[in-house]
Amino acid sequence: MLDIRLIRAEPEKVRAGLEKRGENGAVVDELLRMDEERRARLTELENLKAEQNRLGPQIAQTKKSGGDASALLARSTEIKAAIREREDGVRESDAAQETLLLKLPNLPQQSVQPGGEDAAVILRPASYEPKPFAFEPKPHWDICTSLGLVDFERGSKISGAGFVLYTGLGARLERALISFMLDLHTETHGYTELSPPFVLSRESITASSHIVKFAPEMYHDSESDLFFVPTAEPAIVNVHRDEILEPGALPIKYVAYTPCWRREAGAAGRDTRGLQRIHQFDKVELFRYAFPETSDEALEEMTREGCAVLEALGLPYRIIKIAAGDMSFQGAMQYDIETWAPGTGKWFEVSSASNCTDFQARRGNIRFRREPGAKPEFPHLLNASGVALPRLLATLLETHQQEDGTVLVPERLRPYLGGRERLER
RNA sequence: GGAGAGGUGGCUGAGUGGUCGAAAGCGGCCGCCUGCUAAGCGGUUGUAGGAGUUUAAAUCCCUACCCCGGGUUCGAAUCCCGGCCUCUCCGCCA
Repeated sequence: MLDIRLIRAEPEKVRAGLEKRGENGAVVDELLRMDEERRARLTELENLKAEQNRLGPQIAQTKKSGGDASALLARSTEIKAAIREREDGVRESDAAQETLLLKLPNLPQQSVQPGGEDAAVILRPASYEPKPFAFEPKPHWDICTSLGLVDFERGSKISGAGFVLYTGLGARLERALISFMLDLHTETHGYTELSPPFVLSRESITASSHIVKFAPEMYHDSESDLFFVPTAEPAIVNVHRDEILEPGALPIKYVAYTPCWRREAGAAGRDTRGLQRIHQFDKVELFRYAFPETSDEALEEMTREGCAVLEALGLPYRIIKIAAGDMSFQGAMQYDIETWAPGTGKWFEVSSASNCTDFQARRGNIRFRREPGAKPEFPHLLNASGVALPRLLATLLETHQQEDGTVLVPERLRPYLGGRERLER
């Protein structure tokens, strides 16, 4: 959520930021107008309350000393009615403003280029160029089937299209990758591991602002009004909701594995072959609560930490700097990491790293103190996949497949697969 | 799922209709004292919104907040209703 005071103080800056994302900047004027009216109403109401508060002790004293309080009581009754009336007005103003503010995405940072998907900038590290194959590499769905790693048909039988059943070594490979990544991030990158609930309350999903744009994507249990996590991010945002973090607490680094459920409402039929886009997938998520002044660095680090997974597994990747109009709702700056799937012949997005600045912190009322007694400030919240699994598993199989149909296991992963050097039937 | 108890400031914990933003203690901060990893003494100590002042900040002023939301009342931490959460017992269960 954007700060109404920022909008008040620097409307042009906000307007420019929104327009950079391709949003209509005119909302700024509407907000300013609404805000002015809201404050006028609020002041009027508060003045009435002040008078009523002054009347209270007078009435008590008059009554105690046996005097006639009827005039005071009459006035107080009058004020009571006036307060009731104006309270509705203020409530209305508050709600209208909040509704509008909730719909506004975060402002892009200075360094983010304007434009949409076409304006993405590709940063390609030379040492991780895709390697040529001496034979025709197979797509992962063929490898999965021939090695018995994934049973696509039975997955659909159990839960419908877009759900998969990992079997045997496939299930173990999934588990191995999760463990490997969690260990890497906790032991090498200094993250604290969390295992949060996989369903979230409406309150939580609102604080993380996923409710706004993500709602149609989320599976939802209407009986208990709980949402299946679409990513661990909203769960971790809410860990410190409504808290003031004490001096020394920052930076906080959390890593969590969760399954992720997405209806993929708008994307049915697109890139659905194999493991590219499924309704339930596993993901290891990196998350940081950072000092505002160092959050840019933190984003760079987190992106590198995502890449470290791919490097350790010998997978080619590239980093995409996302343009303003293509960023996630809460992001102010975003990198995507893509890894090459030689069999499918495509780059797969396996990570998205965002600096959400103070956008989520404000919404979730998460603050920190620099020094004991210092004024609370909003930390910057960042998230990065580290990384998403089914696509990782897919590119791993496609990249390390051999001409004989087996798949070579990267050395770093072998301890997690009982020492296996090779996946074979 | 059934029965009971309870949710007060960073923590412990008093407070059952007005003088309560809330006693007391602990902790924190500031100062004094003291030569010893301490104790003592004094003071201070929440958050948010708004108005106004100001170059700006601080101070000052108003409002709100004693789990959340309604209600009763001239007036609610205190009474009533609903919700959420915690604890205990029973039931059920991985």
